[in-house]
Amino acid sequence: MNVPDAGAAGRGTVVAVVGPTAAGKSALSLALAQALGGEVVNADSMQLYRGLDIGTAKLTPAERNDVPHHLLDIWEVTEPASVAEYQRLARAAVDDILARGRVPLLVGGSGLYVRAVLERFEFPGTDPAVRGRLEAELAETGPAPLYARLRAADPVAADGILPGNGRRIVRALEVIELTGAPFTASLPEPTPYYPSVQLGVDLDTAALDERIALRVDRMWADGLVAETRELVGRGLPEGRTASRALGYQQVLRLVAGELTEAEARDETVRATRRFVRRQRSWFRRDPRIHWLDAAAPDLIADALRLVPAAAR
RNA sequence: GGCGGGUUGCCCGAGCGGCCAAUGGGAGCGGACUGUAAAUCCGUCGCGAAAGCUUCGAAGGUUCGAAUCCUUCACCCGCCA
Repeated sequence: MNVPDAGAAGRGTVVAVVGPTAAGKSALSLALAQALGGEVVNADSMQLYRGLDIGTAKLTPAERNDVPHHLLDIWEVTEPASVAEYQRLARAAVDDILARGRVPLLVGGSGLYVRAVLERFEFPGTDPAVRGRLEAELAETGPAPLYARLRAADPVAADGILPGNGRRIVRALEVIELTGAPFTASLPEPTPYYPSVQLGVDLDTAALDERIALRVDRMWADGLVAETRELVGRGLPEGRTASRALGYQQVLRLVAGELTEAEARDETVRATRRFVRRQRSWFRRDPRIHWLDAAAPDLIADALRLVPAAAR
């Protein structure tokens, strides 16, 4: 059941802090929360999971400095993630913060999740049976026959999806079957749901690469392997989404004997860098994001200057 | 000291006379992205805008033509001494 999106008028302003991983979103968000009387709403798909702590660089309760954080630890590692579910929860959290006269800070590097909150963005439903059937078929035959069917049923959607992308083809066919309506395969023109400012935090690539390497080393030193082993007992390997989290994915292979410890660590660094590129390519194309250099000495002041009076 | 195997583009690794600037994978770089999004997928990837130029350990040679055949040298790996 979708609540129809109303326009942004009349709602309070959301301050979003986005950007690639390890660039410094968390640190900036704490400073902003303290300066503005804000509360953080997590927009990181993996920090949503209970128990994924070290590998997601989740702030510990102590590190949160009394700034309230919402939507951390809401799912078990065995549960598959759902953007639609996240959208409902995040908007409820934002509305609640606004109702209390505080400033919502939407913080995270999951681009689709951020947009799902900030913009009018309606997700057609899903049905496990239909989905399961299509996925089984995909595993059986590969994407080509499914793609052919999509092209016949909805040529416009087919044009927007590459023939090899089984995941998106399945979803498109699912939506068509469920709703009888065409699938929108491209992102709509952004229409705000909340008035917002988006602050993009980034760092020069060489510096960011170095931070990633250091961060991964620290995760290892802090016990990522032990944390993962413990999560294995709670079903992490069966978790569709959580088992793919960077770091955990690699340690799982270490535990399975497929990688050595050194390989797992190196692979985590590499995979994280690749992830950074995908994050940048997502965020880069949104011209409304105000980019800030995480290394700038006046980062916080620069950020605050961009926050509209309505949110202060 | 003798015999055998090897040396290919950033890395791994195919090719074994022409169709080879050289299959494939990884890394790197760029891109897409509406319910798994830290996912999934696509492009590019010797130099050059192009004509073209320079590559397959090194140097010679055979051939119309070589990464592919021959010779010598260098280094690595096995077995026998």
